[in-house]
Amino acid sequence: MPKRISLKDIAVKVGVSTAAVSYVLNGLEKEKRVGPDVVRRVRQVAKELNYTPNQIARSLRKGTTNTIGLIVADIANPFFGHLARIIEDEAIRYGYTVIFGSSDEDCLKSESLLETFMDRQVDGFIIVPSEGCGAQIELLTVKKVPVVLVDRYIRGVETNFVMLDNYDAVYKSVRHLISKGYKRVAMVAYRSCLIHMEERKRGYIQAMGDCGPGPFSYVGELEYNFTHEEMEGIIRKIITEYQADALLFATNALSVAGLYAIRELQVRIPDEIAVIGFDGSEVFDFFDPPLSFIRQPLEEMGKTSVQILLDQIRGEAGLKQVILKHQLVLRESSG
Amino acid sequence: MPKRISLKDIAVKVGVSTAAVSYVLNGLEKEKRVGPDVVRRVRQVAKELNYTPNQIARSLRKGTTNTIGLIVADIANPFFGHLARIIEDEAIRYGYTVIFGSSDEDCLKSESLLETFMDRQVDGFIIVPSEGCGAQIELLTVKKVPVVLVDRYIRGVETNFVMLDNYDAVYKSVRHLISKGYKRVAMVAYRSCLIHMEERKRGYIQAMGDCGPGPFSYVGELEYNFTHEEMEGIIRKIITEYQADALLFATNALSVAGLYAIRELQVRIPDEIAVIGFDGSEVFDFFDPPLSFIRQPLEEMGKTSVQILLDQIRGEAGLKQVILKHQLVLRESSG
DNA sequence: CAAATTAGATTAAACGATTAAGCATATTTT
DNA sequence: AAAATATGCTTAATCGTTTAATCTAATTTG
Repeated sequence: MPKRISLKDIAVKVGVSTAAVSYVLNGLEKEKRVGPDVVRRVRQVAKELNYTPNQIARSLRKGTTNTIGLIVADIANPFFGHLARIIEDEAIRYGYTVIFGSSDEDCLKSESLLETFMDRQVDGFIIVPSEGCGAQIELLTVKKVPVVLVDRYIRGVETNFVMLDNYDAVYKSVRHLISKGYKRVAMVAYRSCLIHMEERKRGYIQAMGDCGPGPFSYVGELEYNFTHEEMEGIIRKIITEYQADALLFATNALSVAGLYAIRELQVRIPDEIAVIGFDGSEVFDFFDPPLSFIRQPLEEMGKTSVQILLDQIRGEAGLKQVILKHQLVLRESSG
Repeated sequence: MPKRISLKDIAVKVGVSTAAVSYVLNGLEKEKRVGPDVVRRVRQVAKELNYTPNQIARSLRKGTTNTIGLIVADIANPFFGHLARIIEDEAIRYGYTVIFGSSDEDCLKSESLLETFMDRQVDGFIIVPSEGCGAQIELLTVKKVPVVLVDRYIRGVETNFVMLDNYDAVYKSVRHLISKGYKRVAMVAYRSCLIHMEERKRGYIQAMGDCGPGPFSYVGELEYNFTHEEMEGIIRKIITEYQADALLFATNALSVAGLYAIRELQVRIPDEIAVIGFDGSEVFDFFDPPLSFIRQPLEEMGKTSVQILLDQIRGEAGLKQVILKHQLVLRESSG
């Protein structure tokens, strides 16, 4: 295994100290007064030997790794995959590398990932927080580790975050359905106390109260690891028992599973029930009929979270809490 | 910013050298003869101070980082996202962390990622190689850096790899269509010399030759960054000009875009044209009609590639080249 | 011309771990 | 009792950088 070229190799070949080499390669030749001749030769030899610095050594010395830890719920979920991609690109633009992990909405996994990443001295975190991980996040902020939460934040924990106007998004979507003449709008959501989910439910309840023609409202709730049968049970209940004429799903995954159940029950969209989903996907264009959905500005969400994180890493003080606007994309499924 | 606890802190508190502490915490107390009393106190203080080793320092000293570099085409693509997730889980099981990057099938980006990861001293790579990056991969193997290619390999470069039986998968799928009575089967693929794509095309051509009722065959080819218009042009050509009665897509992304075009042209599946896609997705279940597709054993692919990589990292010598079997999942779209 | 400044380098400590080698003291062996 | 071995630790080098502190010789200044 041919050894990597080190600063010392260059120093020896040029006949100077490693300090001089380091100065030159870090562009400090003026400030540190390295002679033009040495500068030239160092540069040349470095290129000849194809030198690139050992980032591990540099990290140890400087105490910074140029690495950010990304924790999402599941990288296989296209929503998070896409978000990860945007974050990756933005991070690379600034010379950062991303190490990632999936928490599965599981507080213990999330903690384990945090510890692993901390031991690897990441410079900061972008986290999609799971339920009950408030203490972990709090601990990070106490340790002054730069953190940005994305997609959701944790009540009572003062952190930077970037998220959607969830309440408003759902409120307006329900209002839209009602304005279209639908009267019994139901919702399917996760049984979760995470802020994004609660805000979505709150938006629904409020809209039904403000604009609904009657006192109807129903939110079917599922666990994160719900089964097809459970979803089918809820859909069946919504349609037959509650006789809903419109339905709003609280996430992408719920939309997918819910539509599957609706299809199995042979209920026609939007004639028998109108549907609006959360989070778009080009794939939804192929549903018959195409699905109306609430679009999140993913690009902005990812870029903003990286920007805020880098600002924090550079030492900026104040909290930054950003709420982004949704966009309601109307297709045939909502009549 | 409260400083991290180091070995030295423990050493000072217990009143011994850092060497002793290191031995204890690495379980070498027997071998290195550390007294039971010191062992006890070191353990206790370590727990008290909540010590975890600085992996950067350890990496520098040991020359290994317990990190693997993962390069996929695009983490936002569910196929790669899912693969990444499997690799992540398997890596974590063995104490490894994953840093990832997306190449966009672009050789230059891929090279830049490789260099970045090399500078970070990853212990090995799992790579979905792009076109024309043979030299890069070759260079890695020359440097004895452990590498496993996945999804595709590079002709002429002797590496470990894990991939699908692409030829066989397409051959059997086409044969299936023909046995169902379809006569003019067409294919849509990428214009790529990458082995997986070529094998898929070869399987198609061969099957049409062996089993086809006539001398017909047509492969429509697109660039990776194809537009909707280009796809529509090809679909239109296949249907009107070549009057195909069945169609096979070579990847997931092509299936999605192709089905979109078919829908826009108001061609009925499978009455006017039968369709088989590549790579499943639960989402395809919702297509009307549900899509038949060639399923890749993603789980096995991810796990195997990690296993092989770790074997290589541990110093195993021989080349490992694994070809996994596909599964043809039949739904309504293929008649 | 002596003193002060500047230019152009070097030295060596530091980051936080690992680990080969060494050094007392105590115990066992011949 | 001398030699050999065991026990329980410490010392110090090392990994590859960065960077504060020095040091020497040349140049400028008064």
